[in-house]
Amino acid sequence: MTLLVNGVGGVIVETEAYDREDPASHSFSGPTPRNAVMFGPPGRAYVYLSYGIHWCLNFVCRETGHGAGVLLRALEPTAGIPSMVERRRQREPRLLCSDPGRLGQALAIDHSLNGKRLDRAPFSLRAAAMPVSVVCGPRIGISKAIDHPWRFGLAGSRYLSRPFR
DNA sequence: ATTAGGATCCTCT
DNA sequence: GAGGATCCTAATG
Repeated sequence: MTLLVNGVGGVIVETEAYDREDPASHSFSGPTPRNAVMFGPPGRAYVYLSYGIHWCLNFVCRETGHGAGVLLRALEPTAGIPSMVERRRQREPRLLCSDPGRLGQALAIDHSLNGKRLDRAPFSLRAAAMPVSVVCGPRIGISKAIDHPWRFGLAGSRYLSRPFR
């Protein structure tokens, strides 16, 4: 899909899944103030601050109350590139949206978007015109459930945060 | 190509 | 009080 936030974004090329019975998931230990949105209705944004520095964007998935989400890890930038360059102070296309923190900065994600519907402004989502090939592998940067192959990438994309093996 | 350290702060125990 | 779904820079092999 193509994801835009206030007209800025691109093609989603990398994600990770997090589920309720998943020790690496924020929802693993049940609802808390931070993860409350994960337990709400699907189709909303779950935004959290990573390492005190980076705002990361997730899509809430599955049914209300389940506590699942998909972390957006990388986009191929296609829209609003000048805005991204300014926000990131970085012109190299591969360094604009390839990693969760970079993506958040390039799209100006912050806590004000937490809980917002993904089918309304400022979000815009458009499905790909044709089916695509997806590869999977272990998730990145976690210490539990490290063998679950729940990282997904667009096959052959040059905009992945890291290659798949 | 790989490693190490720092920045920075919220969340939950 | 500890630790994190990270990124950047600098130093080393």
